[in-house]
Amino acid sequence: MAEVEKQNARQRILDVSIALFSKKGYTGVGVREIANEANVNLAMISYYFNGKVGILKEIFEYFFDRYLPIFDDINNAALTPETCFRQLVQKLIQFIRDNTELFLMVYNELPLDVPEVSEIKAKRIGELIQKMSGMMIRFGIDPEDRQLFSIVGPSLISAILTQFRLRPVIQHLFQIEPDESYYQRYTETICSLFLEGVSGIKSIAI
Amino acid sequence: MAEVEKQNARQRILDVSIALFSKKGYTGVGVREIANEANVNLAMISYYFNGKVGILKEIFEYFFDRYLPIFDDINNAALTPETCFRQLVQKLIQFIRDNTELFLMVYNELPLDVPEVSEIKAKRIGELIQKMSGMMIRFGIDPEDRQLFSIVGPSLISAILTQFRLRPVIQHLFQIEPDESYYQRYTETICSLFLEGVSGIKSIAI
Amino acid sequence: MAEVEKQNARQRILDVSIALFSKKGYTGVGVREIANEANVNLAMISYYFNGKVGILKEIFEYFFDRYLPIFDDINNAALTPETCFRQLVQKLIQFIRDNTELFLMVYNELPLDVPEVSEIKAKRIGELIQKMSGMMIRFGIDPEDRQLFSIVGPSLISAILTQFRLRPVIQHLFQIEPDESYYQRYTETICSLFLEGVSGIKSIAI
Amino acid sequence: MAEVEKQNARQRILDVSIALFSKKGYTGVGVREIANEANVNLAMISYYFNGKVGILKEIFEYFFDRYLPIFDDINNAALTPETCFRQLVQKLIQFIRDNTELFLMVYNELPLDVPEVSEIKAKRIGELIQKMSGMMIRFGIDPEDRQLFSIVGPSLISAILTQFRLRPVIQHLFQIEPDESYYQRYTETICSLFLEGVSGIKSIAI
DNA sequence: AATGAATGAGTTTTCATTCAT
DNA sequence: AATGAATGAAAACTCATTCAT
Repeated sequence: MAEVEKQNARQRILDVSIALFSKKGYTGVGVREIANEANVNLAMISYYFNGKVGILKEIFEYFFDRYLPIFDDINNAALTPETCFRQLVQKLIQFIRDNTELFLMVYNELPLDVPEVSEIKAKRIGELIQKMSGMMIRFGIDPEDRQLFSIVGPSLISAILTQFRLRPVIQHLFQIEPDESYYQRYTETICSLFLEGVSGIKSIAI
Repeated sequence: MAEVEKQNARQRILDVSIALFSKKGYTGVGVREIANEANVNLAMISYYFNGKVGILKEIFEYFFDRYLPIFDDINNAALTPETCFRQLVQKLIQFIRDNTELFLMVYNELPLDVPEVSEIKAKRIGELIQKMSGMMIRFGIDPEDRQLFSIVGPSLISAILTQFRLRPVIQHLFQIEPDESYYQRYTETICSLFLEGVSGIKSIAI
Repeated sequence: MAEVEKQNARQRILDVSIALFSKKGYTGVGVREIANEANVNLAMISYYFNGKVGILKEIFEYFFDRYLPIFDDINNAALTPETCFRQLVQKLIQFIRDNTELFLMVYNELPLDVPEVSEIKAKRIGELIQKMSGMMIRFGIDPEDRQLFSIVGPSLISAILTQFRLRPVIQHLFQIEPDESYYQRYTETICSLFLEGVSGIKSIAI
Repeated sequence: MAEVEKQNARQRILDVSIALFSKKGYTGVGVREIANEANVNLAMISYYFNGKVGILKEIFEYFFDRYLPIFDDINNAALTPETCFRQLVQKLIQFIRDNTELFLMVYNELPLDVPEVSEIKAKRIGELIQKMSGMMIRFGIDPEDRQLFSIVGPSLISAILTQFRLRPVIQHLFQIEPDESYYQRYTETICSLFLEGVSGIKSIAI
């Protein structure tokens, strides 16, 4: 009845699920909890998604549908590899900022065994690797060097993500409150780290 | 009755739990499953651990008891920072190789909300940060620069871990079978990446 | 939209229900399943039949409306009892062939407890017995000999029906594919069995 | 606690299930109902039988384990076929009297589609047919005459069973109260019907 | 130390039905 | 006539835990 409530029920279930899954994990959340939080009748979950696992499937698809396009136009030949890289990092951070819970949830569920979604995961990660190989080449990394290939990309992602993953801990321990300038410097730090190594990073006492 | 079965039941429960938790997550595993796999009567779990969450607590303590000491003697002033760093990476990789499932499990459960263990997590992570600050300083990173501090360390860990986390996917997609030489090169790659950036990495077509 | 689809929805619901009930039993079929198979909106079932049990009622009435008349003119005094009997068996087999699923379904649901239809069942079975008593008398069976009366009639029906009831099993085990000549011989066999006993049956190796 | 309650819980579940299934059909009975009637905790059903369908499986096995042996020693060469037949009918009626609900239930569920038990059904019915072929031969029925073979046996069973199947209806309509002498005459009637046909039956006005 | 049985609250899923449009 | 959404109750099943032995 409240205005924010009145997106359709289906979407509310998805939103609530993402939030809860990211905090407690897929198996740690019950459908009752989802239905309550989403102000939706319990049976609607089966009605719309054919059960709890249907929500997970849909979230995965939804995620990759929005995530993969980020890697589509990162190989602008007119720009230096460094510039391309910086643009990519910027886009990634922006995407994660806009979809923090979604991203965390997918990242956390990715290695877990839920048979019904393993096919989706395999297919989409294959696509992702395909898209990344172009940029790798520009950095002189041979995609056939599979070990190297499988280190740099995932490392970048998880390096960026770590900050969001540990947000509660970090905020509590360091009293950091992220604002726009925080993320600007964050982007620079990540770029420096990957382009020049730790020694390239400029420390700024806050 | 079989010889290998006859480590004590308590340890078998822990081992099986670590394996299962790492694959399905803590909430995704039931005590019955654990008892079956460990060839132990169901009631023994409560008997030894006071319930399921007791296993989790014990695993966390067990993990940090072995993990934190790695960071104890990494500040040998007689060595260059680079050498220290390389030694640390080597130790970390060795530890993860020796305790892959344990490490993955802890890493995955870390950001999830299980109230009964949140205190343990907070305390132990505090200890970890304490230990890391020394090495940071030697690299010219001001521990008071909290953002930077909170990026580099976790990034390193997750960069290393990514390879293990995505093991099933990576093995399937790249047909990599890790052996001793694989991990040697793996160590070098990670070190180069963090010390000199992507451009420092030497590609080797396999 | 397809031509065969365009009998009215009401009839489609009935047809589909008979087919499903005969395979899974009344309680084993859900209204959703019926609605899907009949290409009808779920709510139409309540609209037309006042709920699931309404379908069952209607099917029972529909069945007896067509089944009972078979027994109306089986007492032609100009014919021998044997001829009358043979004619009856022929008619019954024909009816069952034409309405196999309907007959099986009713036969199976008959002894089951569905309170809402028990009245219908009692009333109609009473009518049936009434109609059968005439033929019995002609065979020298006293309708007052209630035990005998209650054996012969039902035995005949179930003897005939068994073949249809076990159709899947029989077809699988004996590789019998029923055609017109099959049913002709089938009729003769049943008649011989009831008129002369097992010894009267002429075996034909196939 | 009561004396009759104190057979073990497992058996009580089976007994209650048979009684309920025979009245309402397998799909018409809920596990809650079973648990209540058997004075057993709901979870015990999964504990002992792995779910509702496990009860059905066990009942089928239990039934055939006791039913099939009836057909083991019906081919005593020292006796006439008629005597053999009479003995068989007697045994069958006795078995059905002793296990009325069990028999009715199995008979009713036999043609219904419950995928989890279809294999059991096929296997056991195969065994039954095997056992019956001996007796058939003695009556001059060629087991290769598959149509005939598939009529006489099942007809006999269902002819006998009909009386039990329609017990409630028959009792209500005919005021028959079955006692020992009733079943004696019942046996004779069935035998006469199958050995000599309707005309061989001696009517007795009651 | 170990077991099998039992418990009760919890899980997900399905049910037949109803409603506003 | 017809629809898609919604409902609440009940379905089957699983959960972690406990207890008497």
